[in-house]
Order: sequence, then structure tokens, then C-alpha cells
Amino acid sequence: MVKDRFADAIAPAEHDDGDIGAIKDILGFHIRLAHGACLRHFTETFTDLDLTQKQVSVLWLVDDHPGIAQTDLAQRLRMDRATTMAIINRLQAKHYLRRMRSDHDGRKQALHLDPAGVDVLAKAKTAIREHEAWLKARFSDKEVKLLLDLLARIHE
Amino acid sequence: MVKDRFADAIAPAEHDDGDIGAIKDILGFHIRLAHGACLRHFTETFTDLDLTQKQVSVLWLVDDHPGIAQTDLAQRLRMDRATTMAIINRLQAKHYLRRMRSDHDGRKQALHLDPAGVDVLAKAKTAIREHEAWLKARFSDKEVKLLLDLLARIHE
DNA sequence: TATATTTGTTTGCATAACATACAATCAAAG
DNA sequence: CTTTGATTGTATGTTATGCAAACAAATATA
Repeated sequence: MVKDRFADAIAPAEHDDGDIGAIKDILGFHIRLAHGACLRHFTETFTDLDLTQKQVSVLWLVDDHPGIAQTDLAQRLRMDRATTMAIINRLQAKHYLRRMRSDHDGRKQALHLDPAGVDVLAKAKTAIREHEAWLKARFSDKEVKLLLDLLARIHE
Repeated sequence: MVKDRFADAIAPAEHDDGDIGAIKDILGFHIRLAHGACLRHFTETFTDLDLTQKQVSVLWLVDDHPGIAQTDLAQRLRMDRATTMAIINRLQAKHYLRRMRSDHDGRKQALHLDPAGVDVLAKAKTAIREHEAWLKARFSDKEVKLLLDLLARIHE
């Protein structure tokens, strides 16, 4: 193991002792950093609207699929039921959406946007456009498509 | 049931009001989902070791740079000081590392791995290898390099 | 009918980001 | 030197999220 080198020196990947490479070579590490950078910029962009990524995603999906159930929402966003509950509760407390009992399945909650939710979603989409522009500024259109494809393979 | 979904849950998204595309076209959305999938698999892989991504990253960096200060660590991992504190505290409570006052700067904490930390890091690197294999299984070597490059552009 | 599954809910715990305030230390200016 | 300002670590509190476990209501299935 190479130790005690200068902090910013880049280690030549010379150790063929079966050991794993530097942390810089770990794909998961870069995914986490990229996500962090993305989240940070998102949060800045949405300070005025006071919405998180998850909350925007939920509003967006409820708008796209009026009457969607919490479980369906959870599956699409890869959340569990308890987490979904917390998010829906917060959005409902702000009167952005409401729960309505499903007609033909008493277990399900049919989610619908409230007027305030429609309003804030429109503003959110504008903010998302800015955020996406910031994110995509470093890529060509071809690279964006490529990145979308690669990322989709991870979460699908 | 298919019948239910038609009636209640999923409506064809018809309203293309000319603004932003579907949520599926949002790059940030896919980054978050990919990160979530990655984090979920990581957590499963590390249930026995009881370590998080952040904690492994910190152990790794402290091993690579013995005597590193918390601020330096924070900068490399894009965390703030308070968050770094919490993580260091947890690792110290497990006797994975220790704080030692820096010789030349009384403000800084020089971080060093304890024997238990060296031990658990070795196991962690094995687990990381598995995790990375799972992650990279869906890509060719060329695609991995490409993805690393694209992601680095986001967080650098 | 009896049993199993689904869905939502509640509670509790852990991680983590962030803000704020504070103390100790160091650096720089006078 | 002293004063001032910046850096570093620390303590505290808030918020968001994720997950597990337990429970109730409604539905599905044997």
C-alpha cells in the first residue's frame, strides 16, 4: 500500500497485488459525488420554492397520473411505503395535493394535485429547466443521451 | 390488476404543454435513481460490516493519507465540517480511527486508523470489489471509462 | 368461510445535510 | 508586541430521507 505521499499526488496504479485501485477508480464513488453535486445545485435552485427532489418528483408524477396510489408512486420512485407516507404528508400539509379514497379499492389512496400544487409544479418545472441547463452545460447532446442510457441501466 | 390500473392508477400522459419533457427525460432524475439503486445495493453488501458509503470513503482516505485533517477530508468528499464531525465521531466510537492533535497546527486533528480500522477497511475493500462488480456487470470496459468521465465532469 | 396479500399508517431508529453559535488556534496587519 | 480576522473543530438543533416492525382495513384467493 502506498502511503505518506503528498496529498494531491496521483498514485500510479502500479500495485498489482490484487488490491483494489484508488478510490478515484471506484464507479460508485463517482456516482455518489455526482449525485451530491447535483443535489446541492438542486437545493440552491429550489430554496425559494422550498421543495426537495423527491417532493418535485412526487408532484410531477401525481400531475402526470391523477389518482395514482401511494404504492404505485413508491414503486416508480423506488421508495418504500413509510418514506412515501412522510413525503405525501408534507405535501398535503402545504395543500399541494390531497388524498381521496379510491372508488373501487378501499385500500388505496387516489392522489390529486390541489390548485396550489398545480401552481407550484409549474414554477418547479421552470426551476428544473434551469437546473437541467446547468447540468447539461458540460455535455454535448450526444453525451447526454449516452449518459441517460448508462444511468438507466443502473436503476432499471 | 390490469383492470385497476386502467381505471385508476395510470393515465396516459397526454398534456404536452410545450414546456419541459416527461420526467423520464430529466437527467437529474436518472442520476438520483441510479444513486439510489447504487446505495441500496451498497447497503445490502455492507450489512455485515455495518458501514455506510461515507464511512468507507473516510476510512479509505484516512488510510491513503495518514494524518489528514477533518477539513481536508471534508473538501475531498464534499461535506461540511458538521457532517464530517458526525461521521468521524461514529468511526471513533467504533475504534476504527483516532484523532491526534496536529504538530504544526493546533487547530487541526490528525486522523489515523486504529488497528480495528485497518482490519475493517480490508474487509470493506473486498466488499467494494463485489459491489463494483455488480455495478460494472452491465457495462463494457469502454462504457465504464466513459461513464467515469461523464460523472467526473459533474462533480469536479 | 378462512386464510393470505395488499395498502396505508404509525412509530422508532439511523444517516446525513445544513445552519448557527462558540472556543481554540493561527495568520496578518498595525 | 497587540489587535483583528480567518481557520478549524465542536456542540446543538432542524429537516429530509430510508428502513424496519407492527398494526388495521380492504381485497384477493384457496
